[in-house]
Amino acid sequence: MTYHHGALFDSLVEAAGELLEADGLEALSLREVARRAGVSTAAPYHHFTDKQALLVALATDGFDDLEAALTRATAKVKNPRARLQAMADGYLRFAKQRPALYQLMFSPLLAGARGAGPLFEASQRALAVLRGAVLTGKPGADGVDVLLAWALGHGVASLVELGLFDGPSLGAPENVDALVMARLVGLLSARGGRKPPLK
Amino acid sequence: MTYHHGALFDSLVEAAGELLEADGLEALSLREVARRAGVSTAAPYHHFTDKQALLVALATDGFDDLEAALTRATAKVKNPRARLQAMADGYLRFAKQRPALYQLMFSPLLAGARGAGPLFEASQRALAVLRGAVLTGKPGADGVDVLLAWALGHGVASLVELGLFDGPSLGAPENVDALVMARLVGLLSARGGRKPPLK
DNA sequence: TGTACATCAGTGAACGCGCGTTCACTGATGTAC
DNA sequence: TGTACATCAGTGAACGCGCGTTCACTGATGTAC
Repeated sequence: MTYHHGALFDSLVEAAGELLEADGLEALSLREVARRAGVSTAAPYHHFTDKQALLVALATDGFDDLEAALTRATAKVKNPRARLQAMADGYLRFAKQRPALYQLMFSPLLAGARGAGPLFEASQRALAVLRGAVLTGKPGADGVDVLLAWALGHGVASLVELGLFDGPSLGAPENVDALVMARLVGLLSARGGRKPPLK
Repeated sequence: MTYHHGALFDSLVEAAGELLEADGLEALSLREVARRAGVSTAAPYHHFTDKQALLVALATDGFDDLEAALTRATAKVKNPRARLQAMADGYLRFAKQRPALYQLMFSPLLAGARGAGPLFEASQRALAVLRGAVLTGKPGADGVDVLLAWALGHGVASLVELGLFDGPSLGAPENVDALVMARLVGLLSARGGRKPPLK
């Protein structure tokens, strides 16, 4: 171990990511991140102005990862409806694999950093992938459909993580989340161009 | 002010609710709740085993209020589709009027208390109102539709609160949230019984 | 190639803080007789 | 109706804790000449 670490910025973000999934967002402290990175508790301040800046960097990486995951999930899928489905699956898979990171990405703790800067841009890039799949998923789709799909994905991911999709509450089988997303895909796909029948 | 307060339990929950909306969930401390209730910092421990118990009581009240709000919003609406729409409006209105309470109700902080007990029961009662509107909203609706509606409402409420529905991200106008929910109502209503056309 | 020196990224100790919770206590309430 | 006493719901002081952040510092790096 040298006196000068050399790549402490990245090491801190990485350590933070590990602690985040291990102990949860509430328990994440800058001091413990420093400890895990093997560095004094003051060292992070040479790379981040404060704790929130670290969280922002971590969430930014998270959105980059989400973008990559969504891109990967849909890359080879040509059929529009199947691509929508692949996107939905990819989104939920990401949220389930890294629940604490996902929670951070959408945490009120990041208020203020969300409107502009790297975090904003990374989130826009991820959203753009989703938008692409929805808009090309069906002619006639618009921005409202994009937001609907995003909100549903986010809602399902959140409720599943809270355990609110479990249990006999609705007599529903396992993997209800997948059923819900599949139904969305069905609804969106069925709608193409045509107006819904009048009452 | 008497030595014996008399109704400290309720006063504490009320004080907590006020502080919650004023300062946010992160800033809510048991000590400050006691201060606002005009009582020593040790007093709450005669009524709650610990801080989480207070949060649970507060969230339970929140679900009761949500149940009441949803019931009120849909009570006089006979037309199934209009009732769905009224339910969606009522849900979003609740989340917007008391954002911090809504956040608490769906916070990971309550993990462990969600599976059973008063909090569980209150949340089930609120969900039952929503379920009723969805199931009777259209013949052919099932539990998956219920969860879909709930998840979408929750997702929209969450993203709106985070400011993620603002801005020119999608070139969408104001009140995008209402547009999204209206589209859901249209999609659900259009679906009744019939299967979506095959690809 | 060697040396002086500015710059940078670490250290370790300390600051003040507010928190959740516990403790021994005391004043008020209400019940038994 | 009056009194003894158990119970209950408060008080105030203190505990230990980990946190975010700052400070003066020092060792390492790299550049100018």
